[in-house]
Amino acid sequence: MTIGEVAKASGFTASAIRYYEEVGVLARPRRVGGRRQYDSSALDKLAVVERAKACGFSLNETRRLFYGFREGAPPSERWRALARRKIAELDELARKIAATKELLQRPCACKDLGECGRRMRPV
Amino acid sequence: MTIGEVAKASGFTASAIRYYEEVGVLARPRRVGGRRQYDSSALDKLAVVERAKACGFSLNETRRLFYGFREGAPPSERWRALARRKIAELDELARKIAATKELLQRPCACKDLGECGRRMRPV
DNA sequence: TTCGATCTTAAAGTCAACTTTAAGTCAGTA
DNA sequence: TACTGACTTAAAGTTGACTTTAAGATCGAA
Repeated sequence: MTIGEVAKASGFTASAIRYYEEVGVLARPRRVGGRRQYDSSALDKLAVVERAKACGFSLNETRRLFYGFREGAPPSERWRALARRKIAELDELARKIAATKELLQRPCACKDLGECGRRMRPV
Repeated sequence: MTIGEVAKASGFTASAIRYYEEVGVLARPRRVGGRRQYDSSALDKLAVVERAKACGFSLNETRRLFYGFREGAPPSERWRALARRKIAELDELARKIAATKELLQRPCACKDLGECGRRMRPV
């Protein structure tokens, strides 16, 4: 597939895909007449990138995700460590989200935001 | 309190606090000899800012949060609309976090990340 | 009254994650 | 063969959220 086809199928722009290659998140694909040629596994990788992005992984973290898989036996130590750390972060984020949702949902009787702030303090 | 004291107590840097004032997230406090003087309600507001930030609100959204409170009877229509929209976003994010946590926790047997990508696709 | 810590503003710099632009190349069609 | 559309690279531009720097002003203590 050309980069344009991958772009269309994945939802990423061609320039974003080139950028991911540049920063090492995606491997450099083979070239035909100077042009990138992808196979369908590129779409799988981009699905991982998309998911990681949606969960707040930075591109650096996403790259480490790929490296972890590449270098060791799956799942490698590095991958497990990254996953462990990230799971803790995700838990913390989920907790904050739940608490904030709570606050947003309550038909709040605070007379100003300061009062809400005081309620928020210990979360 | 001086900006330095507020910084220390809130955990934000003085320059971040000045920046929040500049972009309209925090109100301009009174000045004494040209210097900012805050009362403790600044800490409440900063607690809201901190929480909003932790939940992925942009500064623009955070400012709308304050505006919603300021302009209407609490909770105003604008506030409710913002809250409704944000709650939906938070739900979606929480769902993705849970699904990804699932995947990260499973002692994954994929032979490469592409396989994980294929599993991730329909989430 | 002099010193050092803390503050002031305005402007420039930084970082991530891209996008846009410029100038040119290549592939398929008329 | 000429054209069009999709591609190439390198470099510069953008956005959000700040931080850093520069050049002072002010406060409290000695």
